[in-house]
Amino acid sequence: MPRSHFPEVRQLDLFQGMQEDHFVALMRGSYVQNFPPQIELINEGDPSDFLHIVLSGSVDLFSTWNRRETSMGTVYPISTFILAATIKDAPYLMSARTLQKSRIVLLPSQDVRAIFDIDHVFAHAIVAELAQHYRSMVKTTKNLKLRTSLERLANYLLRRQIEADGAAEFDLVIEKRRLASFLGMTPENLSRAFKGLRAYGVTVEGVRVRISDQQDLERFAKPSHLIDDYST
Amino acid sequence: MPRSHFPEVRQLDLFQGMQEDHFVALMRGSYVQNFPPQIELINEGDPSDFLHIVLSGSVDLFSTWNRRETSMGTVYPISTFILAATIKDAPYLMSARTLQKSRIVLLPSQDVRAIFDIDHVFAHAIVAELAQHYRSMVKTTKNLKLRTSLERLANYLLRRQIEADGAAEFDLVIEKRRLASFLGMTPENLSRAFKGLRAYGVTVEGVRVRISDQQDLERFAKPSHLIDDYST
DNA sequence: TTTGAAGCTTGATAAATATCAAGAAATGAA
DNA sequence: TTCATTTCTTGATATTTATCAAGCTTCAAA
Repeated sequence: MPRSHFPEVRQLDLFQGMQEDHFVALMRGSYVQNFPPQIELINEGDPSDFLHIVLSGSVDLFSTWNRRETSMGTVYPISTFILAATIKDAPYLMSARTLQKSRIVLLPSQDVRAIFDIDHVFAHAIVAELAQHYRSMVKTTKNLKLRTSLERLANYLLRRQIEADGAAEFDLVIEKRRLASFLGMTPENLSRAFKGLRAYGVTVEGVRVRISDQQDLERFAKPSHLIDDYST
Repeated sequence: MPRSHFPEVRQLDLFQGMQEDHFVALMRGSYVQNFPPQIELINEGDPSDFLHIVLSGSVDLFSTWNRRETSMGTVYPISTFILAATIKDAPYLMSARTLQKSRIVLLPSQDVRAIFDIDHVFAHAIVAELAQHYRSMVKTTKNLKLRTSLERLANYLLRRQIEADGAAEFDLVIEKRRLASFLGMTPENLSRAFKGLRAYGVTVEGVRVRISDQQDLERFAKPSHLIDDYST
C-alpha cells in the first residue's frame, strides 16, 4: 500500500495508539484496490483472508438464505469491516459488495492476528471495536423484534435527521430498495410506510425527506438511546 | 467469594490461561449470591457495575420498549453475561431475570477492566468471547430477517435435536411462551407453528418433541451453519 | 433526444402474524 | 389432595406485511 494512504488509515480508532513499527508492518503487507460498483468483495461462507477498510465509496453488507437476501448495513469511509471473522479466523457471515466505485484496503488477516498478539494497545482497540459492534447488533435485534416496520422507519428517519444536524429537510443517503431491505421490509411496504408517516408530518419527494414536526414524529417513534443511539 | 467456587469459574474459556494472581484478585473482589426465581438482576439502561456469571439455575436476557418485551436469550451454567457493557463501561442494553433459583457470581466491572488492562491472556480471551457473541448476534439477525417464524421454529428444533445427540425425541428446555418470545412470535403463533410442522413429521406433547423424519424436516428448514451453528 | 433498464409507486390480493376471548391443561401452594 | 393461578391451545377476527401486476419516474447509454 502506498505511504500516502497511511495517515487516513492511521487515524482510525482501531490503529490509533499502536506502535508505529507494528502499524507499518501491517500496512506493508496490505494492498489497496479500486473497485467498480456492484463488485462482490466477499462471499459469506468464505474463509476470512482479509480485514477490509473502505477508503472511499461505500460497501453494502448483506446476507442470503434460500434465495432471499437482506441488507445488514452499509459501510462508509473510513472504516473497517469483517473484523470478528478475521480475529476468529472463521468464515465470513456476511457478503459485501461495492455500491459505488470504491477504494478498499485489504489487510491479510494473518498479519492482523499476528500484530494483535504482540501489540497490546492494538488488542485493546480491537476489544473496543468488537464490543461496539456487538452492542450495535443487539440494538438491531431489539429494533427488529420490538417494533413494526412503520416504527423502524420513523426511528430511522429521526436518526438521519440527527446526523443532518437536526435539519428539517435532508436527503436519504441510500436507495429506497436497500433501505427497505435494511429495515427488514419490501420496497412496496416502504413506499406505503412513507405515506403512513404523513400523519406525523413526514413528506418525501424522491430522496428528499422533510420532517415538519419533529416532536410529533418522536411521539410516534419513541426513540430510545438503548436502540437508536449507535454511539454507545 | 468462597474458594470452593474458584475451580468451576476458572474453567471458563474467559479465565483459562490468565495469571493465577490476577484470577485470585478478580475473585477476591467478587461475591456470590443466591437468588429466587423471577428476580430482576439487571435493568437495561443501568450502568454496568458487574460482570455476571451463572453458577447454577438459569437467567433470561430480555429487552423492553413501549410496553413490549422480547426474550433475547437464556444463559445457562457456567457462563458469563453482559461482558460488552462491562468492557465499554456503558449501560446495559438488556435486562436479566432469574428463571429458577440461581447462584450468581458478581464481578465488579472496574476489577474486570483493571485486570483486562494488565493481563494479556485475559484480554485475548475477552476478544475471543466478544467476537463469538458478535457473530452469534449476526446469526440471530439473519435468522429474523431471512426466515418466517415457521422456519425459525423448525431450525430451532433441529438445533435442539443436535444438542440431544440427534435423538428423535427430546424435551424443550424452556417454556413455550418464552420460546415464542425468543423466536420473535406470539405464544398463539408458536402453538400453531408446532401444528404446521406436523406436515414435516414433528409432534409435540407438552415439553416432549418428536422428530420422526429428520431429513424431511431439514428439507423444509434448510439449516445453514452460517445461521444455525452457534459454535463458530 | 430517444430509448431502455432499473427503481419507485399504486392497487388488488394473499399470506403471515397478532389480538382477543374462552376453555383446557399444567403447575404450584395450601 | 384441592384450589387457584398460570400457561397452553383453539377459534374468530384484525392487522401487518408480502406478492403480483402494471404504470410511472428517473437516469444514463446510444
